[in-house]
Amino acid sequence: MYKKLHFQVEDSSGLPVYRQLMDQIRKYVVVGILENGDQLPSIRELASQIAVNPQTVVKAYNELEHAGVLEMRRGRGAFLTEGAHALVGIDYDKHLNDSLRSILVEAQHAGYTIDQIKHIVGQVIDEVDSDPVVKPGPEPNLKIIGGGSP
Amino acid sequence: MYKKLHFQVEDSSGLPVYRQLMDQIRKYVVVGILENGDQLPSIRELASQIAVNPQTVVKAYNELEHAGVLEMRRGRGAFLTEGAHALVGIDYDKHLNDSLRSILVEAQHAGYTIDQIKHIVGQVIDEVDSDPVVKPGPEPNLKIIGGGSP
DNA sequence: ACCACCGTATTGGTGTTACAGTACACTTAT
DNA sequence: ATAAGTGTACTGTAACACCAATACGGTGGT
Repeated sequence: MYKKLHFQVEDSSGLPVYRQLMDQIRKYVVVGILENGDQLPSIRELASQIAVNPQTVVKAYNELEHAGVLEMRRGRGAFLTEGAHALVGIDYDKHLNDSLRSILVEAQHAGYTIDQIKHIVGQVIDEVDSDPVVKPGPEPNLKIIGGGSP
Repeated sequence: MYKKLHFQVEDSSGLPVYRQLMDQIRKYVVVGILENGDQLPSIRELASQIAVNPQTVVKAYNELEHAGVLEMRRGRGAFLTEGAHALVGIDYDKHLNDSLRSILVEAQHAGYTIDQIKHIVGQVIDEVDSDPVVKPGPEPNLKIIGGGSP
């Protein structure tokens, strides 16, 4: 049996459904909910769960397979590859750096000095540090979530 | 004359071009680079700068006009409405905090420790500090167009 | 052997996005 | 009046995203 996962597709994000699925699967890998060798929901199962066409799930799975994250076995199901965690982890390092730089450059353009930015970042880090609870955050401005433990 | 702006369109983002344009224009408003009443690049001008079809810019402008951000005047150009900043003008401090927290919480979930996060953030800040110019980013398929600072 | 479940593949249709090209109407400077 | 620049408005083409329906072939439990 595969692990029970919660998938959600937002229509307002502008991103194609199959992309959102890929992102969420990568996120489950980076967070550690999905581990190497784990079985994923079947195409039909996942499609019916999130109420999309099976072909949409097929597309997401195929892209992840092409990226080396998944392995599809006819008649058996879809499974994470052994190297999935390491693979997605590399992407996540890159993603984290890109996201941070993007936001900080924007802040710089908005008129913040480096010292002000450092101060704000320090505040947020302390906030995150002291609050281990999941904070969804108001904004879905993350496009790719992947990653692994360093 | 309209203000020289820096627009960039990323093919790999998955977001439609007209959406990316809307986002960037809104960002320029929120950041204060575009102010109420300012004239925007003409449709043809912007389209040729970022090498997309004029209709794509038309769509972005039309959506922003429908949202009350822009005003299109035939024969004259496109201008920010007087209430544009109030409309789009969310509190930037809040926006910055939310974006940062969203990313850092993700990183924490991904297995990074607070010390590791601090280290990475420090690196990125130093990078941003030493590089006043916007970095194209890691992906080779981005088009950077637009006037620099005068 | 059977059957339920799995991935795989095909066909056809709809709506969105983006392109190319053309034409029209309006404003402003000359 | 003319020309150059502006928004506006069509046509047609193409690719993509998604859906619906159907069928084929492999796997594993009973």
